[in-house]
Amino acid sequence: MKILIVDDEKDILEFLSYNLIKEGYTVFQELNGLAALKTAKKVKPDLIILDVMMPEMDGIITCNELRQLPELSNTLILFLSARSEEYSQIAGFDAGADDYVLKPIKPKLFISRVKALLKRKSSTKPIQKLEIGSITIDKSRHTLVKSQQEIHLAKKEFNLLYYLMSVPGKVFSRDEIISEIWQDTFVGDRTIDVHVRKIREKIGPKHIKTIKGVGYKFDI
Amino acid sequence: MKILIVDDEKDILEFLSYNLIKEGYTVFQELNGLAALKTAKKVKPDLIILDVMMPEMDGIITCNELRQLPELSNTLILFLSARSEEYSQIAGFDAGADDYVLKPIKPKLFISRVKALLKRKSSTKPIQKLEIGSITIDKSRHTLVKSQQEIHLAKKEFNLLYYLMSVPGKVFSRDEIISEIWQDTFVGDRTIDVHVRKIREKIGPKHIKTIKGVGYKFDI
DNA sequence: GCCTATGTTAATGAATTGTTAAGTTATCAT
DNA sequence: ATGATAACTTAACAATTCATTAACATAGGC
Repeated sequence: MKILIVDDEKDILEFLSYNLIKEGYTVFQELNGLAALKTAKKVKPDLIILDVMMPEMDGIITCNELRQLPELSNTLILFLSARSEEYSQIAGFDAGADDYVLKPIKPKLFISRVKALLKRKSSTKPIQKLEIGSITIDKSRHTLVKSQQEIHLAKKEFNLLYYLMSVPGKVFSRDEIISEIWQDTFVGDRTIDVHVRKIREKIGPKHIKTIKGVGYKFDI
Repeated sequence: MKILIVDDEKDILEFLSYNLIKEGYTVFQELNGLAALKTAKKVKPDLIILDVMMPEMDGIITCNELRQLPELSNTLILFLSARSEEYSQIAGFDAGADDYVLKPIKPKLFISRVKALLKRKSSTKPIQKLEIGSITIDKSRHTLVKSQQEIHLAKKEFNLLYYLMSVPGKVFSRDEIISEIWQDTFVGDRTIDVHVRKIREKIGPKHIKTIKGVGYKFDI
């Protein structure tokens, strides 16, 4: 479990890190929102702990930015704030926070909150890993493994294959696929085919089957 | 209708079983999540009733695991929880629950909830899979299996056969067939015959019978 | 045996999907 | 910022599969 802590006060960074590392978490630190964004993109932490009060880019703005990143859809955000900053309670949850801890921080309470958050995450979010035949696809890691070989898929390719694999054997119509992968942006007729072609190129031609006039399906 | 009840308290198992059996359901019982998974795989129940609070593998985790099993995609899940466990309301639906009942359980209310759930299931999910004799046809997968052998049918052939198989033994007139498969596009006299011929070529000649002057029917 | 309904076959062309390359946009490291 | 690289989309064209038709053959009821 990876945790990123963002606070402009080094003391607090150290204090929290010490307690979290003791619990076995992998901890990353950043002193400001901008650096936090970069690091978050890179390491994809399970939890980000954000101080509300920071110079320049405060916690709430940072949180908003973080929530824009699709690769962090699985990441929890916990706010730290001084007891006085009342309004941030509301603003924080508005910005997409998952929990809230008030300073001064009591280590035991804090750790139990973190644990509860992460536990809730692992139990409420479905396991995003599908193993079908020799192929394993893992959404949280964005990896595709076929017979011990890791294969790189671009984002659209990955999402498309994951969608088809989510119900192996089921035929997905082109309309279903478009509304899932492209939501409401309109794309040309051949776009799906091109992506399918690229996936077939990478995982072999026999897994994605075309049912003419009906759609595509994933089979072992 | 098969129902699997999972609760670590034997009293509740007995109590619920008694009431459900009285209504004519076939009931299976398990005392913990792991056993429930096994049983669910085996019996493929229509409904699983899960207690949220259970030692080791709680209802929510069990639910998550159950939702990974493709063979249970058609199974409903109903949670039981004590009134106090507030957060599970949210977590439960997140995990893929279909309904929620609070303890203490009132038999009449409970039975009516179960009935409503199962009714909703049978009315909203049309059965897309027909098994007749050695032949299985599955609309969502667009597959036809005859004695373990998958046979490819083109769209029109598939729709025609599916239509005939929807009521085995019933004779469908040519008019009925045309209005079902071709809606309001007009086609020539021999079109149906050609499709029937192709289907017979693929599944053997004896399943689709011609009733001269009346129509066609599917028989084992 | 005749007449009509149905079966068979192969050819046509329409519809759908596959392929490729090129243009555009996004992303990343320097 | 800048250029390099990868990702995404599009459009034109090729290939494939399907559906339909028409012409002729066969069968069943009267």
